[in-house]
Amino acid sequence: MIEPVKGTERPAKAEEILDVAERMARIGGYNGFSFREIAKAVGIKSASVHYHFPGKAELGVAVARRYTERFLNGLGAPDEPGAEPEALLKRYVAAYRSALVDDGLMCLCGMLGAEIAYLPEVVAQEAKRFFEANIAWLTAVLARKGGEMDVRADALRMISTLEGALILARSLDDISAFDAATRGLVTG
Amino acid sequence: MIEPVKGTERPAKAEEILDVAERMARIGGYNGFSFREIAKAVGIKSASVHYHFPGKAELGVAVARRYTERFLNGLGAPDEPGAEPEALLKRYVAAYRSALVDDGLMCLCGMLGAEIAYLPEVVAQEAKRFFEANIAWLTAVLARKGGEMDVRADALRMISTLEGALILARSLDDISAFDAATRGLVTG
DNA sequence: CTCCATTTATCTAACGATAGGTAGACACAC
DNA sequence: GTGTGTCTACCTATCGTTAGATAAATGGAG
Repeated sequence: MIEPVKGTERPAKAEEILDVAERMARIGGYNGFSFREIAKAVGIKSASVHYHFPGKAELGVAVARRYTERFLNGLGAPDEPGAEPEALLKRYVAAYRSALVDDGLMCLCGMLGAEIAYLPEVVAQEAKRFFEANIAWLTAVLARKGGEMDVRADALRMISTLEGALILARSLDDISAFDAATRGLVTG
Repeated sequence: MIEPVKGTERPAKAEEILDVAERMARIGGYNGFSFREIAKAVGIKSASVHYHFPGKAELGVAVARRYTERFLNGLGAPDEPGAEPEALLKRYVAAYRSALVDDGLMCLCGMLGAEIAYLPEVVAQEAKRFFEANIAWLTAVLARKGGEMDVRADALRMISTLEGALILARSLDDISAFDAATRGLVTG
C-alpha cells in the first residue's frame, strides 16, 4: 500500500469534504459553500463536518492551502531543467484556461480575492499567500527569460489579466473572451 | 426650480439607498449588502426599503444600472472631439485607479462578475451589459487609434487586466501592485 | 374652504429559510 | 475501554420578505 509522503495525510472523508468545498468555492466564493450543502454532497450530516474541520474559517484555510499547493505543483519548478521559460509561461496560462474550459471553474483565490474584505483574516491570508507564491514563480521564470525591464510588474500584469479574464469570460458567458483577452500574453 | 431631465427621477431616500447599497456591494459583492444594513445606514427600517425597491434583485439591478450609466458618462464619448484616443484610454485606466485609490472601492461589476453564478438572472444580465458597454467603448477608441490588429481582443485584455489588478491589489493590500500591473497598458 | 379619498413613506411584528456552531449519545474498531 | 466518526437535536443569528397599521401629505368634489 502506498502511503502519501506529505505531512498532510487526511482521512478520506476530510479529503472528500475539501473536494466539494473547493468546487463550491470556485463557483460561488467563500459564501458559496455551506456546511449543510457540503454534508449533503458527501453523505454525512453537517455536524459531522465540524468534526473534520472545526469551523468554516479552518475549512476555508485548508481548501486554500491544498489548492495553492496543487497549483504550484502543477506548474513545476520555475527553474525546471529542459523547460524553456516561454514554455513555462504558456503552462501558466494553460493552467487558468483549463480550469475555466475543462472544469468550468474559477480560480479559487481570485474568488476569495474579490470578497477579501468579508473574509476571516486567516482565509484572507491564504489568498494573499497564493498570489505571493504566484508572483515569486512568475518573476523567477521571467528573470530566466531575460530582457524584461520590470519582472515583478510583468508578473503582476499576467496574474491580473488571467484572473480578470476568468471573470470576464464567465460574465459574458463566452469562453472565447478568455482566449482573446489572454492572447499574446506570453509571446507578447 | 430646476427639474431633473432624466426619466429616472427617484425620491431622495431611494437615491440614498442606492448610494449605500452600491458602496456595500463594491466592498462585498451582492451578498455584501442586506436590507437591514442598508436600512440602518439610511435611518429607516428594513421593511421600508422594500417600499422603494420591491426585492433584492430589483435593488441590485437599479444599483448596477446607475453604476454603469455613471461610469460611461464619466468616460465621455469614444469619439469625443479634441480628445486623443490615447488620452481616452488613459482616462479609462484612471477611472479604475481612482475607484481603488481615492475611494478604496472595487468595480461593482467586477464584484458581480466574480459571483455571477449565484446572482439572480436579472442582476447577472446587468453585469454582462456593463462589460459589453465597456467593450464597445474601448473598441471604438482603439479603432480610432488605428494600427491595432484585433481591437476587440485588446479591449478584452484591458478590461481583464484592470479588473484583475483591482482584485490583486486589494488581496495583497498593496495599491502599488495596481500601478505595476497596469503599467504600459495604454502606451504599451 | 372643507370633506373625503388616495398616495406616500414609514412603522411594528412576524414568517420561513438558512447560516455557523454546539452538546451529548451512539456504534464500531483496535 | 478508548478513540474515531457519525448521529440527533438543538442553539442563536441573520437573511429576504410579507402583512397590516399608521401618520402625513396630496388632490379633487361639493
